[in-house]
Parts: sequence; structure tokens; C-alpha cells
Amino acid sequence: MNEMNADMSSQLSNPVTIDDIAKRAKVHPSTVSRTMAADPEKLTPRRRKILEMAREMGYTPNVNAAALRRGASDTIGMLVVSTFLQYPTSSQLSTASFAMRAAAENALRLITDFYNWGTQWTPDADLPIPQIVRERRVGGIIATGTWAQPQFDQILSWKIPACVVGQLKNVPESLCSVGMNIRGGMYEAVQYLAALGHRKIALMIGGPKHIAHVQQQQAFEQATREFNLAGGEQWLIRADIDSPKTARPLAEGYHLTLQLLDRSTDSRPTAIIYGNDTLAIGGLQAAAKRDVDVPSELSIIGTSDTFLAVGSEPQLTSIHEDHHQMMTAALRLVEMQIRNQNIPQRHMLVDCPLIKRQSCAPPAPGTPGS
Amino acid sequence: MNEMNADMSSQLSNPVTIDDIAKRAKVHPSTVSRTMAADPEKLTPRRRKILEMAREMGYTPNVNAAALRRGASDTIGMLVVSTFLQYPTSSQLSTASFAMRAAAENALRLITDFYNWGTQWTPDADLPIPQIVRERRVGGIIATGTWAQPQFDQILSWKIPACVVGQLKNVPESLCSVGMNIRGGMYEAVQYLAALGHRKIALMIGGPKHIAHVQQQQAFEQATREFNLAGGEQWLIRADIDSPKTARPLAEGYHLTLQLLDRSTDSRPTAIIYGNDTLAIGGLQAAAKRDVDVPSELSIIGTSDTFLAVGSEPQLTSIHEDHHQMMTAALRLVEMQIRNQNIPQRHMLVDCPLIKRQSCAPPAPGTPGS
DNA sequence: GTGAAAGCGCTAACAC
DNA sequence: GTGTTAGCGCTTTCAC
Repeated sequence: MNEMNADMSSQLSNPVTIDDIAKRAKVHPSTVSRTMAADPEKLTPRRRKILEMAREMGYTPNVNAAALRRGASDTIGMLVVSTFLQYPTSSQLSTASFAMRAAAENALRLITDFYNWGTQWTPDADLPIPQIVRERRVGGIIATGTWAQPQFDQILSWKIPACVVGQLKNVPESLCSVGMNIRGGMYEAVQYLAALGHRKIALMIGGPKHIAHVQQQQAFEQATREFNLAGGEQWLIRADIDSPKTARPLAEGYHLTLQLLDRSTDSRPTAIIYGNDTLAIGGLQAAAKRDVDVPSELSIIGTSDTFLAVGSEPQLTSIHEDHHQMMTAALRLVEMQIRNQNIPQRHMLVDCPLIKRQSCAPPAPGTPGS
Repeated sequence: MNEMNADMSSQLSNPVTIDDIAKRAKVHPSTVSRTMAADPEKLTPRRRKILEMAREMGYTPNVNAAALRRGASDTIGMLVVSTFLQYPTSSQLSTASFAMRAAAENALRLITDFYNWGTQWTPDADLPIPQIVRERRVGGIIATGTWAQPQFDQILSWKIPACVVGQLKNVPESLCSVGMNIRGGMYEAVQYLAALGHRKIALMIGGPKHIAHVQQQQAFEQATREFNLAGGEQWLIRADIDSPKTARPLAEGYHLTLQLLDRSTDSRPTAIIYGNDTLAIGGLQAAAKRDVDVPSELSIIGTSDTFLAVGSEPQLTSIHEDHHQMMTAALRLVEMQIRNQNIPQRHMLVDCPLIKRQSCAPPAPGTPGS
């Protein structure tokens, strides 16, 4: 073990370089370099031998040298951006987690940085080029968070591999983007409830400041019209969940659902769609409190399909948000740009399918109990 | 704006180097380099001028060149490790999020990588040096997850700046570590309930495979003995929450709490401590179902103090786990090693104070309702 | 397909 | 405190 340890640490104090391999293979270092860059499928016998030697000797390329020479790193940077918040919200952080995992699965390297311009930014001002880009620490970026159109243009002006991710509007044609089709998910949810026989469906979402909430509302209204369901303001419930410092989504879901359940029969919904799973869990607690059975007396649909949806009793039907797929796509788009490959499709939309579990059923016949 | 854009992208295509500054300041490049490395507080007038010029010209050091020359990057790597799981759990990912945020706040760069040896690792086998280290992409590492003692020794043998983080046992003296004092938090929770007058306190935690759960149980048992409370196996409830694929913590909390509430008076707890907040939320739902008021008829304490604890109704008293502080400390320890500063304290323990909110009260007088 | 040679931008050892 | 010099490990011209 001592010997092995010595060997281990010598891997770091005296790492194998391209020159070492060249000497041993009796070729010029540049040949080794070319071999490493070539397609490993089609190698001449000589190159095959070089590659094998490199493996034997435990060669790992020094990425700093490569990045210095090339002028660009192969690490991808992720900018978590917020126009409104001084501190990143937990959803932004969880977005970052998904990106990290997607990166690891695809053998890509990812550095995250927060990019807060607070309230200082005006459309005239230039966005500063992010530090991690100027340092040449990263060769491309993924941008998540709240961006507006002039900012997209500025990202383009940096002329670096980039991809914006999330709820998007007016992305320039030449800037890569990966969005989430939350309208589709909402539509599917309403359609499902309508098909089960529900006519009185409530929607509980956050304020209209966030594009996501606006899109949810629009899709909801479009679907209720299309399926000829009860409409109007009384079915739209605004929950105060947008301020990360003070928001209490569980309590909001609980209290607002209690209010809905306590309405008179006519205006009492038989199904509720929640803008996130946490609100829905609060709703579940309210149903338990009023002894209303889910799903036989009340159908519930969550949004995001988090561990809460799978873990609850009953398990929640929820609109799935596939952050993993979104991030994987975004990372690939940036990687292709870094490698100068051509991109078949610059803009992608990740589907949000409705995951059907146990929290929905046809409405109770006759007057629902109260 | 066109002009500015040109300026922006030229920042990247023709970045200012140390040589440019040297030429303009009519000094040797090495003088500029030394100036950048010096303490900005105490500079000679000449150096002060150099620094100002650098700022004017928009100089950003090329980290690749610096890392190549120095032989080590200033980026910190984070290894998310798991002995048991093929895929990182959400708690591991959230750990990673906290680390990213702590890094951003301290102007440190962090790359995350997952390090899975699955079930293959044996004490005899050498751990491979992580890829991000061998590539020289990072100059030091933070290791989180489940580690055993022989693995600590191997990390030491890599002879790189390192710090292990999390629930720890038998860390070698010379390896930096930051732990979480979950025993202390559990002790405090029991003490608080005992002081309120509770004698029948149940603990609902995961299986004994995880060090954290073992420590929670030990601290619980020690405290119940010390405060002379009802003891024995009937107060320890095992929840199945350890398998990330199948775990349904909310449902577990719900069903197991129902069982507790349905016990006969003697063996029915007046307070329940949960191993995590999600279980506790399930408990809250069970209480609502049985129309048991929290806190007047049942006191509840969660663990981790997540957004669920703050957001629920009533708000949960919870044992706080300060991942942010833990990660900040760990990052600092690695940074100090990278910078060759001497470290006052190699081992730290982050406190887990009990955050008192609304879910605890003295037990109901007489027989609790059922 | 290969070898020769240059150099990416920076830091550190050395002499003064 | 400064200038000189060398070189970290790699990639990419160029000529053959």
C-alpha cells in the first residue's frame, strides 16, 4: 500500500506528459497530440500503439495547457441570473443542481457563477462580460434565470458559445435556447380533468410577475374556454409565493384550499390545479382537515413533479418539469458550439407531460360534501 | 452601442495581457505580475500606478496561463461521493447547491464532480485520483458524502489540499474536516420538549445504515435517559426513507404518525421528533386527519430546517442544519491550503441549534383526545 | 502522416 | 524592488 500510495502521489507530482509518451514511442510530441485529438475509431497501427502507451503510462492531459494554447477552456459556465433578487432562490439553486448532474453524466465540466445585476441594469447599459468568461475559465455559457430581450442581444454580442434556458420569450434566432413547454402541460392537465367530468376547476398560482405564471394562466384559460368549463375570476386563486424571504407555500396552499373547500356548492371547485407541488401538499393537508377525501371528493394536480409529488399520500398527479433533460440539451448545445460542430436545431422546447398518479378521479356524484 | 459591442467582443478576441500593461507602464512584465500578486494595501507609488493602468485597460488575468505555470489551478473541486447509490440523491445535490452558493459569495470557483465507486470499492483497492484533479482542473477538493476511514487515508495520500464534509467519524488528524453537530441538535430538541413537560416523546428516523441516523438515535437515547423520560423500543419509529428510488417520506410520515396517534393512551406520544422535515409534514397531515391540534394536542419537531419547516402551517420547530456555514468553512479551509496559509484549526463542527417556531407546546392536560 | 519550431500568458528562480 | 531568463504542457502552423 505504501508503494501504491507513492505511485498515487507521483501521478500528481510527476504527471505523465505528451513528451514522455513521445520519447517512449520514439515519435515527435506533436504526433502524440494529434493522436489524442483523432477519432479513436480510425487510427493507423502506429497511432493505436501510441494511444495504448498513453493509457499504460496513466496519461491525463493538462487542461490548463490545452486551454492556454487553444485560447479557450472546455469547461462550461453556468450563469444563474436574477433581475429581481439579490440572492438566488432555491429554485435557481436546484436548477443548478440539475445542470451539475447532467454535466457529470455527460462527462462535461461545469462551473457555476451567480450574475446579479439587481435593479441597476437598464436597457442602455452594457452587461459586463461575466468574470468566468473573461478569465478564460470557461469556453461557453449556459444562462438561466430571468432575462429580457435586450439582454439576449447582449449575450449574442459577446460572441461566445451560449445557450439560454428556462421560461423564454423573444429569443433571437441565432442564440441557442432550451425552453420548457409549461403551456402544454397545463393544457393537458385541464383536458384530463375535463375528461374525468370536472366542470369546476380552480387554478392556484403565483403572481403575474413571472413569465411562468403568466403562461400557466393563459394556457389554463385557453383550455377552460375550449372545453367549455366554468370560467371567470373566481377560479383563479393567487398565492403569495414569489418572495423567497417571506413565502410560505405550504401554509398558502393550506389556507387558500380551506377557503375553496368552504365555498358554497356552486362556486366550490371539484378539482384544483396548483402552480407547484408544495402548494398542493398544503392543499392535501387542508383536505385532511375538512375530512374531504382525495381523490374521490376532490381532485388535485401539482406542478413540477418533485419528490413531494411522488412521496405524498395519496401520490400527486403532477405536471412534470424535466430539468434534467432541459439541462442536458443546453449543455450539449454549448458543447457543440465549443467544438465547432454544426447545430441541427438552435431552439428546443422540453415537453411537460402530465404524470398521472392517485390524486385525480371523477367528481363525486350529486352535491359534494362540505 | 455598436461601438460598445465591438469593444465588448474585443475584450475577448484581444484580451489585455500582462505584457500590454508592462509596455504601457514601461516596466518589465514580471513587475506587473508581482504587482498583481502583492497586497493592494501596501504598494509603492509605481506599483499603484501599474495597478490603476491595469484597471483602466480592463485587464483580467488568464487563469489557464497562471495555472499552467504554477502547476495548480485555483478552482476548487467538489466530489459528491456515495458508497451505496448509483445516482446522487437529492440531498447530495442540494449539498452541492449550498457549496456553489457559498463559493459564489466568497469569490471562489467551484467545479462539482460525482465520484461513484458503487459497491466495487474494497479497503485494499486504491481510490483513483479524481479526474478533475489529474487534469489539473482543480487545485484542491472538498469531499462530501459517505466516506469511511481507509478512504480518508487515501485522500491524504493524494497530497492535495482537501477537506471532508458532513457526517464524519475517525477523520485523520491531518485531514481537514467540517462536520455537523447533529447530536447536539437532537439533545437540545429532547431537552426542550422535556422542559415543556413532555414525558412520552417518539423519534421517527431512517435506518441505521447512515451515520447520521445512528448519531440521532444515540443522542436521543442519551437525552431521554438523562431527563428520565419514558424509554424503550416503542418510542423509536423506523421510517423507510433511505432508498431514494422508492422512498415516500411524506406518506411514511403520514402513515406512521397515524399509527402513533391511534395507540392507546399509555403508549401514545405527546411529542414526536422527526428525522427530517418531510416526514414531519406528513405527520402534520396525519394530525389534521385525526383532528389532533398541533401544537396544543401534539408537539412536533422536524430536522434540517428546510423551506418546508418555515412554510408549513403551523410553522415547524426544527433542528437547523446550516449547510451554508458548513460549506463556507470547508471552502475556506481548502482555499487556505491552496494559498499555503497556515490553518489555525483543521477540524470544525457546525452547530445545529433548535429553531423554535409554532409546533411545540406543553402537553395537553389529562388524557389526550384520540 | 510526420517532424520541426513557435508560442499561448504567466510565474519564479536568479542576479543585481 | 526590478529586469532577465526560462519554461509550464500543449496545439498548430509550416514544410516535407
